[in-house]
Amino acid sequence: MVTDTPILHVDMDAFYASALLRDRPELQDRPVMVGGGHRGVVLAANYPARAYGVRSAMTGTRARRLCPQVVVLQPDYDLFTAVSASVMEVFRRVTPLVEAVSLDEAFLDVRAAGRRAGGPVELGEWIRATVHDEQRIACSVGVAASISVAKLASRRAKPDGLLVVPPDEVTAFLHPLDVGELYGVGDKTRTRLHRLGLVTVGDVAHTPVATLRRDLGHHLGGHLHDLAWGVDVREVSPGRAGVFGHGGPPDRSMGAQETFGRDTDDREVVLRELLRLTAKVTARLRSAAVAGRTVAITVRFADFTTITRSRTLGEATDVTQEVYAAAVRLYDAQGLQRARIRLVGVRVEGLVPRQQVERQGVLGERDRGWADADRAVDRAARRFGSAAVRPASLLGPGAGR
DNA sequence: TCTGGGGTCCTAGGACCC
DNA sequence: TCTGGGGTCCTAGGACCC
Repeated sequence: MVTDTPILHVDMDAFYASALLRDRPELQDRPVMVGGGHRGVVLAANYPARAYGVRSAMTGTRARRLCPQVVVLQPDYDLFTAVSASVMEVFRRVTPLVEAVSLDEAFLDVRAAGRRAGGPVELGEWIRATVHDEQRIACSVGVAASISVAKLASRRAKPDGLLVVPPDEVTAFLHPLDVGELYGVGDKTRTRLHRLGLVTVGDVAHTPVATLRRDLGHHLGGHLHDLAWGVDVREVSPGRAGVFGHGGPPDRSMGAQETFGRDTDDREVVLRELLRLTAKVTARLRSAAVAGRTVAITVRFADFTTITRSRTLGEATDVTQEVYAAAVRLYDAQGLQRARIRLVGVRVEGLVPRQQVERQGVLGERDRGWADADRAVDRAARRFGSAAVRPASLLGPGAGR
C-alpha cells in the first residue's frame, strides 16, 4: 500500500473499566473505577468518573473524595489478558506488523496490509467497528507517518474517535502541545522544561539541540528535539512485548514486589515476604525457561524513600533457594533493625535461555536437591494450582498438623 | 488509610584490563 | 616521578511508560 501515513496507534478507551463493564451494563453510565483499595492507586476510570476528576494512578482516597459515589471494581487480570488477546487478533487480520505496547494498545504498520478496503483511515475505522462489535469495547486510533505522532493523535482522538495527522500538518499539530505530552517527558522533566521557559513542544523545537543536551542529558536532549519536529525513525517491531509470547526478544528481567498491608520492622515478616516473592519469580523464570545472574532487592521505607541493592552471581540460576539466599544476604547487609518498611521486592536480571546455562553444566548440579525440589513444586502447581504449593516457612503456625 | 506493580533505559562512578 | 585512553562489567539511582 502506498500511503504517507502508514502507522496506526490503537488505544482502548478506559480498558480495564470497559472490560469489566461489559458484563455490568447497569453501571455503564455511573462513575466507575478499577482498583484503588487499601494503599492502592486507581488503575482505570471510566468517563463518567473522569468527569469528576478521577484519573488513573491517583490514590483511591483522593478519588473517593472527588467522587464519593464512585463504584469500585476489583481488577481481573485473567479477563484483561483474554480480552487483550482477542483485540490483538483483530489487529492481525489487518497486518502482521502489530507491536503490542501493553494489554490495551498497539502500533500497526499498514504498509504491508492486504487489500482489505482502502487506506489507513478505512482500516482504522474497520478496526474500531470490529473491536466494538466483537469485544464491546470502544477504542481510539491515531494515524500518522511515525510512531510518536500516531500515539499523540490517538490521545487527541479520545474517546471513541480517529484522528489523522498528515505529514504537512505535523508541526502545526505538535507545536502547540504542552511538552509533557511528548513520549519520555514525565512530571520531573516537564517541570524542569517549564522552569527553563520551555512550555510547548514548539518551544523545545526552537531551542538549540546543544542546549537541550546540556540541560537534559545527551540522549534525552537529542531525542526530545527530534520528537518536537516529528522526527522519529523507530519502526513498528512485532517482536516486542514478550509478555504476549509471540517469540519476541526475551525479557531482560523478571521481578515481583508487594506493599505490606501495614509497615513493618519485623525481620521475620520481611524474610517470609522475600521468600514468597522469590518463589513467584523463580517459578516464572522456570516456566519461561530462562535463568539470571543478578539478584536485586528493593526496599521502600515508610517515608517512601526506596533503595535497591543487587549482586551478580557466578552463574545464572532459576533455583528458588539460591535466589532467596542472595536476597537475604542483600537485605541483612543493610542493617535495617528499626526501619519501618513499606514494601520489598525481588528481581532477577541478566536473563539468558536456560539451555545456555545447562550446556555449561552448571544449573542443577550445584544444588541438585534444591533444583529437584523446585521441579516438584512446579509439577504440583500445574496439577493443583499454585496456591496449593508453597515453601514450608510460608505456612502458618499449626499447618500440616 | 496519600502515593501499585510490571517493566525498560539512561547516567555515572569505580574496578579492572589491555 | 607528574601520570593515556578505551572498553567492559558492576552497582545504585532515577526517570519513564502502561
